[in-house]
Amino acid sequence: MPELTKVFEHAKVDPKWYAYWESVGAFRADPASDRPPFSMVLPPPNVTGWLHIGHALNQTLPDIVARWKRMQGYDVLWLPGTDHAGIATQNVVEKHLAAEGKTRHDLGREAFEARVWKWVDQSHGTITSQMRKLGSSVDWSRERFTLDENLSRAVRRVFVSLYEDGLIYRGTYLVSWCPRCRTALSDLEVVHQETSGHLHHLRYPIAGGGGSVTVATTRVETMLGDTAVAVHPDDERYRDLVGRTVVLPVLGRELPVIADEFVDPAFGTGAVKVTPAHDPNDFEMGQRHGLAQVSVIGEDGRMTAEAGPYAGQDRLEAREALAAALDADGLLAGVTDHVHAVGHCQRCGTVIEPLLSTQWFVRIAPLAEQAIEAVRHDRTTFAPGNWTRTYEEWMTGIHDWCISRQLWWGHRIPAWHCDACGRVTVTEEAPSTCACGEPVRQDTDVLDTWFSSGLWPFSTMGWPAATADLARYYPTSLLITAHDIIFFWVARMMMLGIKFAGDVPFKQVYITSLVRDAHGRKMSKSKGNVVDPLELIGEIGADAFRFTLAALASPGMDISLSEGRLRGYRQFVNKIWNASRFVLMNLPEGLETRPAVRASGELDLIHRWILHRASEVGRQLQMSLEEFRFDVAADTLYHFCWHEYADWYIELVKPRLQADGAVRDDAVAVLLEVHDRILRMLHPFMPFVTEEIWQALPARAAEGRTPDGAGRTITLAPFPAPVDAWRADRAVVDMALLQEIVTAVRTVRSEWGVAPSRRISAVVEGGGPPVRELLERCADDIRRMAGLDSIECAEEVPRAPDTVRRLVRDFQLHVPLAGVVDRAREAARIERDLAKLVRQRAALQARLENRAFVEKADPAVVREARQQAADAARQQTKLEQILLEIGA
RNA sequence: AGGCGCGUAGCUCAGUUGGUUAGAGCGCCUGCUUGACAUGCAGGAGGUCGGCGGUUCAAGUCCGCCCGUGCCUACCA
Repeated sequence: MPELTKVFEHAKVDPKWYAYWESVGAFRADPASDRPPFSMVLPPPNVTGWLHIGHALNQTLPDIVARWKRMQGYDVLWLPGTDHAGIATQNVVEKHLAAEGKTRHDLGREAFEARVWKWVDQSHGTITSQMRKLGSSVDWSRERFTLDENLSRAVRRVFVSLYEDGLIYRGTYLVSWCPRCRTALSDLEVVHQETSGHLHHLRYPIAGGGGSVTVATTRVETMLGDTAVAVHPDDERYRDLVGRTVVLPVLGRELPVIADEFVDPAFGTGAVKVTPAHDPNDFEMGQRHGLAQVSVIGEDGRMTAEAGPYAGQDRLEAREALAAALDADGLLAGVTDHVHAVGHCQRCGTVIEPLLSTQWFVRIAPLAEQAIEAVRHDRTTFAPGNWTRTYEEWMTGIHDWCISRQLWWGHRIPAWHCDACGRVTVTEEAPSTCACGEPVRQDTDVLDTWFSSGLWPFSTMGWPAATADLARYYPTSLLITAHDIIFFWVARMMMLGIKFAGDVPFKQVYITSLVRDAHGRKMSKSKGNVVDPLELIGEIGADAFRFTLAALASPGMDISLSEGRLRGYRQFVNKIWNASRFVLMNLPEGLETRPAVRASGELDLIHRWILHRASEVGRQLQMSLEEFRFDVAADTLYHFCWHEYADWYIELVKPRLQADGAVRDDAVAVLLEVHDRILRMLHPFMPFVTEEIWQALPARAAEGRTPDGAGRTITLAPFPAPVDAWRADRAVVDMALLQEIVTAVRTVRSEWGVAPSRRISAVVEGGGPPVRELLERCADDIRRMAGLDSIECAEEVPRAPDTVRRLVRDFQLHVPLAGVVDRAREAARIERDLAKLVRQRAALQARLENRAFVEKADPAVVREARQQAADAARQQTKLEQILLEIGA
């Protein structure tokens, strides 16, 4: 047996086992297997750097499931990979360039792409190494990257197919534009923030004299692009104005006054300036009324030539300047404070500008319809269930999806333009010429990253080819991901999976919470409260880190990474380690095979009890994991391992291990059996420490064979199922009594400050045959646990003044403590117990005297209350008797 | 403006279909070099379950309102 340190050294142990698992192919899925399949895809992390704590959660939870299912005998595919993350990665690399004083334009597209690839290599290396440290049991042989050749082919196939179905179109519409990234964005990539701004009230003179109309705007600079003023058709105030024109200040353009139901007469002045090229509502109004679209802000966020004297100015500078100029001309009727939601670029934070732009779009409604239906018919279910509604609501009100990005990093759009005839050719492979015979050039745009991520569950399995993996593992069994990407990712996978892979991408979706810091604040680099998972793993080990995440992962509750919990679970791992050391140190020499356990009925109470409990815990674990109650599962294990197995069973088994013959054989057999089960139950949560110990334990040859048959691993050992033959309800009852007696003695010792070295004795008075029998059988155990010289039973114990008496259920425990007992203090103690009992009894009495309770409550509940009232009455009598006999 | 959460011990969180005396970890107090573990052992203190009202024999749990707090969705100039 190797020398075992007192403290578990995760840094030495963990890497060894991960390398071993990989080398024996423990995580490899096998489409040829006759075991049932269970499949998941890993939400591919962005190659923008390294994994953060949220990723750690979203790997730990599925890893627990993957390891659990694998141990249950499933052929598990957990497919890993990374996402090229178009805009995010491009931004990261651009930042690096900026630090060198360069822009991507200085490099040119090709050199820039090469530079990004270099970064991707590095980031990918970091991420995969983090995953190994975390213990993620993914099938590395199937690792994918969204820009892989086959995944890119899938992207082209899907694009062409949607185009041919009329579900992708190109057109000039108002899109959300980031002037810093210089690209269009989808609605989802625009983050709205409440901002306090100003509402400027502007006077537009009525053409031909007769006063002015006042309109209000938060974006004064857009007035230069106004092409109308609108009022509500029923608005009496402006009835005469409709059809006339007003004069746009600064530029002098005449604008028609139109009537449109969109206008809210109650808001502002009831008259609204219309800027079709810079506002989504105005755009639509423009369409309805055939208004001109005048773009006054360009792609760089500066005013265009259409802005006249303001051309070339930054949009925000122009806003100030224009407001001042209008004010000087007496055309600013007033400025009021106004809080509104301003869109910002999700990736760089720049204020989004709605711009008129030619882009590619996905006509989303027909796809969404199918995706909604699938969830309505439970082909895919969400857990926790309330996310179903979030999904449906978003899906129902969905807008077309702008998928083209003016970036250099991503899947190039498979469309070729002909300058000669203007034709656009959309095909998977580059055409040599246009149909008209002239040369073509490929569209310079790339696709939204989520377009390729949306194909992830099937593109990674080889689609569009009909592979064995697709046939076996698609649809996947489960997806675990955080709620912040339900729309971005889950929804898109649903739509595209149904459309192209012929079925929903996953049968179940478990939505996790977000991880916050110890005080519930969102982690962010600017706040400086981001926690690097590697740092934590370095401190407490992957096992403790994972266990903490699992224990804190209560559904619907964001996770606060509390130091106390982290430390507590590190200590738990150490507890397991030391319990294991104990087991290993107490095994007979040369024991290589785990011996069989005799029939439970033939064993001592403690063995029967722990076998029963171990079986029950397996059952509870099973139920918790099936409901994704990782927290409950972790709690169950923690309590069982520490407060039942270690605190009681191990303590009780110690003397038996020093004995001979059958006593020792039973002790060894049961201890090993239970310890082995504990390791296997813990393994999905703490893979490393459990493997380390399991490998050192005597084994059964058939368990945990590696695929090549040469070695063993707990990763492939069977997950403990409940054992009916171990059921021992009576042992549970007896053990509870034993524990109560022991605790009562310990409490007395503590209350009276009896030194641990001082041996004392105890006598039980009353209690009847069952108690007497238990005491006889377990006298040694009780003595040992309570630090007693002797424990005896008697019908009647002579009263002695220096004896402390405690009520345990309905019998009395007498503990003679010569020289320490103070009668007054003891009497006070009994009085406290008595008072409490009287309160309880009164409450029970009151309930039972309530006729409504007796008549309406469940008879079992009434019976129980009666029983309790009777017990309380008996106990009260006895306590009163004790008090009387103390006579203090 | 809608939607979804959350509010339980000093801190971070559990609490199953309503049913005795509301649990855990950390922290705190007392005592312990008990040969697996001081990252330990034993004992203990600490909660009017955010507030008000309702349903019920019975409410931390169900319903309504309010307060506080977080998130998501949304084209109000």
